[in-house]
Amino acid sequence: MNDTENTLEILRTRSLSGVLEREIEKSILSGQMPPGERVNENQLAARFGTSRGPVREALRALEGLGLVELIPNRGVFIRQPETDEAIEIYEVRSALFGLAGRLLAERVTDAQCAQLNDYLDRMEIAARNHDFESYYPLNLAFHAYIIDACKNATLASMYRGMVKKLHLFRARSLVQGGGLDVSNSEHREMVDAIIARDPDRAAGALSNHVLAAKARLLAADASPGAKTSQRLTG
Amino acid sequence: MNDTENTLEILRTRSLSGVLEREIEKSILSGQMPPGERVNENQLAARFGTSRGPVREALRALEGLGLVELIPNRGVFIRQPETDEAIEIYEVRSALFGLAGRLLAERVTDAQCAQLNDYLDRMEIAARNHDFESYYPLNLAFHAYIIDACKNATLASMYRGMVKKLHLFRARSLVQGGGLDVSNSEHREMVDAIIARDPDRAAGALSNHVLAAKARLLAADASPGAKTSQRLTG
DNA sequence: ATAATGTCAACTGTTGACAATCTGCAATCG
DNA sequence: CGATTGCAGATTGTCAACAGTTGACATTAT
Repeated sequence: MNDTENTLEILRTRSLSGVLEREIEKSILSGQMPPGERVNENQLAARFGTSRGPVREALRALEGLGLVELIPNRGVFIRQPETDEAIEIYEVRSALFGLAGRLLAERVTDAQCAQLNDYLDRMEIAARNHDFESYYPLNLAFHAYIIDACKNATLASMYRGMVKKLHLFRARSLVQGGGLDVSNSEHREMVDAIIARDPDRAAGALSNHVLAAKARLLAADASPGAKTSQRLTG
Repeated sequence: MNDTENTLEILRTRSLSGVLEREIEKSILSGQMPPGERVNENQLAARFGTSRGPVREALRALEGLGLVELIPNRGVFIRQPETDEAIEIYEVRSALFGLAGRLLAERVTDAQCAQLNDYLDRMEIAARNHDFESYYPLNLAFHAYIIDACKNATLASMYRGMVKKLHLFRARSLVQGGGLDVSNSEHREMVDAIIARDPDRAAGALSNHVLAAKARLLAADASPGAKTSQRLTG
């Protein structure tokens, strides 16, 4: 990379606190900074080779995203949602995903329908082969595609924020999935409703998909210790 | 107030940036700092008698709430949502208010039903008398009561955030209301559905109430200049 | 031995100063 | 005369240092 490119790169990523915000978020979501743990401003500043000012600004922004909690004179802590909050989030997420289904059913193109069917086919193959490693990223991409395709940036932003928060849920391992077959039959109904351009049916199908995940959470939370090693399929 | 109380008060409200965040938010929502305007960090710091550090942290937090926009090396600007974004917000708000109706219909107490009816009665009286000054705060309280009563803090927080953002919409004056009678007949249907403990019907009624406001926005936006002096009744 | 008190190191909260960047205006050139 | 360039003031970005608070440990008294 020559010097001009380098300069442009630096200018484009200007605002140290913005970069720090993304980096710290990555550390949190990757589990490198586990929920409940205290964040040390000096350590972070040293790690990124900056002073504490930008670090504090980044942490302030992350507080707004609900990823960390700021306790005055005590410090910043990685948030660790309780079951109550996780249930709240699932309820809201259900309503928002339902809205996504409604919007998409109203404006979906044939090309998008083909893409949805493609995802579905590939997930069904992975499910038949019990190939979790393939299924998991496909499932994420499938949901992300739906959220993006309905062209409501506000909705997409909120939805992603909630997914991030759920990553911090201490018992997220308990929530993980009711099996690939169950999940995929729900996906099939979702796509069918969207392709049928039936907004009400699509809203119901997508909303119920998330409510099913909430129900699994409630069931798992009532009997903790069970099923902790399943993979997320919802 | 004596000195001891004063000191305790100061300690309780610790964290200058937190106080600044609330104060600046008030200034923005009150219209004292109009949308589109640039925010001067030095001015704010001088106005509150602090240095720029806490001001910057507060502004970072407000960016997360979507009330201001941060442009690197240019400054902070009060956000001014375009019509597109306002429509997006109405769609999401509709889904969330619908969820509130569903949740409330599932868990509403008799006392809460009485309270809802009370709001309704008082709003009907104000509507009959064309008493906008009384109707407006009642309407706000009525909606806030519903959001609080369904006991989902995540939902309430997001809903309030969206209402704040809509306050910054440049054409919010255009959105204002389809008349007190229309609004109140919608309110009547909402309360009836909740009292009937019918979650689906309540979800539909509350969702439609917001969608009606969105429709009024679309209609007004298509013919700007009309009806700019009506009061918000949605 | 236990509880209360005093002390200290680590950390957060805040500040003022310095460096980099942008904006507006004036001078200059085609 | 209009467009461009260069300068000056203002403003943002960053830093390092200072002040205040917290939590843990040691000390002391009962």
